[in-house]
Amino acid sequence: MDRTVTWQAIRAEALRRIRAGTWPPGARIPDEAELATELGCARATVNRALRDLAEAGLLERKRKGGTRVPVTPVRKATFDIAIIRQNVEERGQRHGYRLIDDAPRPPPPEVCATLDWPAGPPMRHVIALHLADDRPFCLEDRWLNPAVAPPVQAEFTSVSANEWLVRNVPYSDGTIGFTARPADTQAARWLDCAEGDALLAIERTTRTEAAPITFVRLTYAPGHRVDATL
Amino acid sequence: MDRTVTWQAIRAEALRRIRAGTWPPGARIPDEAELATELGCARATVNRALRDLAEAGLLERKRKGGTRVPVTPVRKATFDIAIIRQNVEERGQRHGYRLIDDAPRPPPPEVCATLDWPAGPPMRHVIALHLADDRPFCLEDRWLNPAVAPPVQAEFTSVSANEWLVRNVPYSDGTIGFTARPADTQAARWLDCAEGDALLAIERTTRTEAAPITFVRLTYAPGHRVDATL
DNA sequence: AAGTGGTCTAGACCACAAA
DNA sequence: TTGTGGTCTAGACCACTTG
Repeated sequence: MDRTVTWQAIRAEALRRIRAGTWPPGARIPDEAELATELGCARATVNRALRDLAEAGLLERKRKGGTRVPVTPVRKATFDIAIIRQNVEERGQRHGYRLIDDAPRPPPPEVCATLDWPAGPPMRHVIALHLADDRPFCLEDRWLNPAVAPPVQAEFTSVSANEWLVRNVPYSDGTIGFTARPADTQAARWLDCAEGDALLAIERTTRTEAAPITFVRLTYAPGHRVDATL
Repeated sequence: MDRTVTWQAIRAEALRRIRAGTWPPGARIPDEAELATELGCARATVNRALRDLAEAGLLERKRKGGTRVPVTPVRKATFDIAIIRQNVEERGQRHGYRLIDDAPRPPPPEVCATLDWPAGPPMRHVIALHLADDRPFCLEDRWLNPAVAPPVQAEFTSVSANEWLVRNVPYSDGTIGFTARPADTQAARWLDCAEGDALLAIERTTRTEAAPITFVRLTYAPGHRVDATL
């Protein structure tokens, strides 16, 4: 009376063989049908397990080419993108928020280029500070398509643009990247550090098919760390 | 003559309904069996589609509780972790490598704590520079368990510790995090920048079940950007 | 031309969590 | 207790790629 074999068990066994060198780097491993027979389960179960390992970068699969252990694996790491208030509260701190500036301005060239926004017309430029237990946490510097978030509907005085967008224009596509930047005058002032201090910044671009939504740079207070999982 | 309905098509349709507000934030969506009937496919196909959206953070699923559109979705972003040489070559540049230092030293307390390494015995401390088209790209500052990579077997003079580990101790577990740091004297010297310049750093811890393998800080030259995808 | 992974189906049973 | 997602199975056909 065999217990059912789960795909997680198959994945664990495959991972064990990879780590043990039973399936060395560069080698082709048995095909799904063969493994299914050997391990006593359906091919679909093997497929699920190997597909999962392939998504993590631990295997490479190609039709007809079979499944191989990559010589130089490219692992995937993931991190969560929540609203800032959630980030703060997850740390067990109280989230505070303060709107610093909100005005229409023509965006700088690099923002225009990133968002496919013409050089002339203004966007809505919003600057706000997020606090954790009354200490500066993160400076939000955002350029918004005014058609998406008109000032009348979205004030950003008590709810941040970050949160307003997630609730009202959710599930859009975009890009995200990490950089380190020296604190400029404004960042130094609001994040309570010296000009030139090394700050971690996350830049996001968000858009729908038709139109750009927003470009935002989140500059974190000194020492901030963003963790990812493998 | 119905064409077969693919799980990608189901996912696209579900995403459309989420974005269109057909399934508004907070709402519970029809169960799998119902959707399968409505969309003309097997329940397994619906399951695959909705599971995929749930992994991306666009749906929340619970047994008996059904599937819901989260009010404040926590999206997942992923980025690739390749060896540094690959990173450089992907940018169309030539990778260069230079070993700066390699000596046994007792690690500083924070490294001991991260790796569960006792305070007394030395680890192998390796410092190396990676170049892109002969310009500084990234400084590798690494603490290694000497039992895992003994100097006799792994010289690191022409192959970086980064690459040696991926090839010889692959597929291990660990943590990874981003920070911004001011350039110290050493970083400034090798990365060709001024002391105090803001530099992006990636810190990784790697271990097997039994023993720590390595702690490494990769400090990138000024302006470096790490991109992730949603 | 043929081998291998990708996926769909229909049915079944199970595990978890809500009522 | 019961509804819902999680998963397994056996069989089938298809799509991509390599030989």
